[in-house]
Amino acid sequence: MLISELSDRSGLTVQTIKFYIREGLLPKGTLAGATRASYDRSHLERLRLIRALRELGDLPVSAIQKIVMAIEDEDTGLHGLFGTTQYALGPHISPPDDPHWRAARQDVDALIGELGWRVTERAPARDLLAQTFVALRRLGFPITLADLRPYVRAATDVAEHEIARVADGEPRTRTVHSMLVSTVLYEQVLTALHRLAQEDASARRFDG
Amino acid sequence: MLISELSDRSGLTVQTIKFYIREGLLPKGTLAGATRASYDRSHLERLRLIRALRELGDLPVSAIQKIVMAIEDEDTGLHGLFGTTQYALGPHISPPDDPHWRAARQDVDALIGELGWRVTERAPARDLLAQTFVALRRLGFPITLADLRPYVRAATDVAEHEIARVADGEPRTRTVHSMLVSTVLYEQVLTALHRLAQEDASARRFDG
DNA sequence: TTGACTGGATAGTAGTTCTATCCAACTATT
DNA sequence: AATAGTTGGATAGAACTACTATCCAGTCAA
Repeated sequence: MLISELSDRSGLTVQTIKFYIREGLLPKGTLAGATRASYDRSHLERLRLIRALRELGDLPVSAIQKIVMAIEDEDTGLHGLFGTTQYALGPHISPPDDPHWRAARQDVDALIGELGWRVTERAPARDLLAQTFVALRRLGFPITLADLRPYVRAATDVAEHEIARVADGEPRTRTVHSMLVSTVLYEQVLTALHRLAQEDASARRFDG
Repeated sequence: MLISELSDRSGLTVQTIKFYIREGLLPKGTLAGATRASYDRSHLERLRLIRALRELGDLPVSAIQKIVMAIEDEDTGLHGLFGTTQYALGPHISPPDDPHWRAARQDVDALIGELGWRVTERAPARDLLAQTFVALRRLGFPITLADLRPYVRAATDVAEHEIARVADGEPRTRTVHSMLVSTVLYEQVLTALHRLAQEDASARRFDG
């Protein structure tokens, strides 16, 4: 497959594909002469993955590049890839050295401890949660443990499904894609359904 | 309160505050002389809201401006504000005129119909969900209705809590903030807990 | 042989969110 | 009254991201 065909089939311009190759998101095609290279199905699949991560996961190119590196490193296990993806999802802000923030972060750590969850110290989702605590408090809507209960339950429930769904014992590429899909794409599924359910609840309550 | 004090108390630079005023996110202070204006608590609270929407909701300035307009329009009811916020959350992509996409969108519409949810036709979350369906199918992981069930359950459950939590019968500003908090900030709470629960499930399954 | 296409390189664009500077007018301090 | 600092208001520019456009000589297909 020539680059123009790859372009047609993926719906991306030739320049964009070249850009992704330059940035290390897509491997070069196999050179067949000085001005000819051939691409195969794996390139097309990679492009589809890239677009899914970009458009739906809203991941920056630099984050996708790190994920791709983990994909291509055969030594990275599924849980390692998971960590890379989590880190890529962010947040990418460095929490300020603020007492409010530190307190919130401790609340988060305590919660995770109580739940017995195996989550690394550096997981950015810890900071994300702590940040929401700080913002909620600052806005005068402090969050309580009781508020969190339904969220914990919902999160646990769907996460269990997702990890169970990851296909195992298949070719590595497929397993790895399965993992990425379960984390990045199903997060969007949950978000979308959450918003839709909110709209319904809001309509029932406020839109007589 | 002078702008410099507002700057100190909010942690934002004077320039940034001026920028938000220019963009219509923050009302001007009351002029007390040609080179003096005074700001009050409401400005500080608005700035906190802006930062929460920017940093946690990741909303662009232009979207926040639309939300602010809805906040300041006394005629906008809570459900109207909800719609504005939903639209601000995106996605902001125009779906392509593609048969796969149209089929996915019909699946989404059918699902919402079956659930009996009151959701407008233009709700961007419909497109967001349809987009994930397309991406999942393209990547070779088609989604089934059975896959969706736990998500619907989880989404309904937490959405119910959120809308129930919106404080009513308080000053309009407070009610309105309550609504925004419930939709934008609690979405992040759910996302963060979802990621943490996934990491735990992944650790248990893949990290012996 | 001619004309389109290629890989590879470089430069430029468009959008977003600030950030920096400048100005005359004004206030507070000495 | 002199002066040092701040203000609102305006404009310009920086930094970053994700492309997009152009150019080039080499090469392939008709």
